[in-house]
Amino acid sequence: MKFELLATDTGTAARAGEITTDRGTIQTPIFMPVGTAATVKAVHQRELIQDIHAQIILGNTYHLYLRPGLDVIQQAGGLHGFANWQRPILTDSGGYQVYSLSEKRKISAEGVTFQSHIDGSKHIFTPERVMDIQRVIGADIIMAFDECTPYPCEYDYARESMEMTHKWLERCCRHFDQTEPLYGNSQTLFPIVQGSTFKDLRRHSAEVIAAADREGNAIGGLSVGEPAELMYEMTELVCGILPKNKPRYLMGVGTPANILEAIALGIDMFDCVMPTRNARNGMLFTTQGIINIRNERWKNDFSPLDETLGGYVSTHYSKAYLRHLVLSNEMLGAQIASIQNLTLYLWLVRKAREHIIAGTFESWKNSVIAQLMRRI
RNA sequence: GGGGAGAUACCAAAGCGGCCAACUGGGACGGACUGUAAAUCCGUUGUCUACGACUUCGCAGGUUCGAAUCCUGCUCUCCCCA
Repeated sequence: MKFELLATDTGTAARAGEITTDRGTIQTPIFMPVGTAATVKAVHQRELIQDIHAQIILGNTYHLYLRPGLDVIQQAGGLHGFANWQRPILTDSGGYQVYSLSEKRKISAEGVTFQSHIDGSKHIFTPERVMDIQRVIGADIIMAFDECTPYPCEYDYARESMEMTHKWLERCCRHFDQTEPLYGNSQTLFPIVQGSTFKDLRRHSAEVIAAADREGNAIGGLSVGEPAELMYEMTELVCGILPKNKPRYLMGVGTPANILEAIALGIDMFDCVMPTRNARNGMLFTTQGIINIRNERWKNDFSPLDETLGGYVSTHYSKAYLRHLVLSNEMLGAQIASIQNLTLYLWLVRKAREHIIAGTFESWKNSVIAQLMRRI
């Protein structure tokens, strides 16, 4: 993997760059649609490419390991072969499931024992095992095994968890460096900064992660319920420490506003389930603001979903029609809404990039946030 | 013609003397959702001068301290046999 910094903003810490992988280039800042179970829910790949302009998508180690299982994925030639998706993929390590499935797992220094949410069977995830699994999945960028701490979090817990994550990182790096990709394309490992919302922990963690000297770095443990201001504060602090010449990935973020603010702080990569999950639950992100398409006020509104955004779905379908589909629980409703939201998210980072290069990012950001986050 | 069952809020459907303004679904109307256990979850859903009051369980009477629940009549619906 190679990262090239093409432009830096003057008023903010925003940057525009390009990540080159064996499977193609990624223009940053970038939003990566989440495809946990080898699918970006409700969205065809043709739509991801032609309508949404996705450049890289996510997969999830834990979920893919449980189902379909490593044997199937390996027989298929990795996740790219299995899903027949030829652009870059990033896999999360299962560190988020340590947080989200906290009732179904036990943490020890060695690793994490999960009880499958599917059939109750027990599975042990160690840093080494997680590297092996991600070798089998074959993503272009893979993540270190960490614990995503909850919010709020006791200081002592956050410190011990962070130290454990750092030890796990050493083991991840060692094992990663001792193993080879299985399918020819190279893989790169991103370590993850933790430390909850404590400045000293975040500072220390950022230094440790920077010293690991991998090709890119991630910030985890944010957007788990803390106030946005705290999230920005931690992001700013960490970005000040992580090297400038490597991509920075803020995991799990966020709303359009969150993304623009984090870009301003120097983040290059994002992923979030919000555009897809909220789409399935009737929330639409548009260039004019946020819509709850189930609301009665759209009943007779036959205007296009989002004329300004453009694209097939946004101009072809009306609000009243989508409302009908969503209220009727028709599958097409989830498809249309998901495409609309992802198109908006990719439009957002593309615009951000243009403005960074043009030197107009900060004023554009400040003018567009209120409109994008407005409830209509 | 003979015999039987039933009518409850927008719909379906519990309740069978006080714990009932009435279980539970659905629908409707709101809200939540941030490295996906999520096409999920949570509210509200008789009226009002709203931590209290008032009018509701086919219609009209009656019994009772008290009725959606018991009795009488009426109206309507459904099923079975001729």
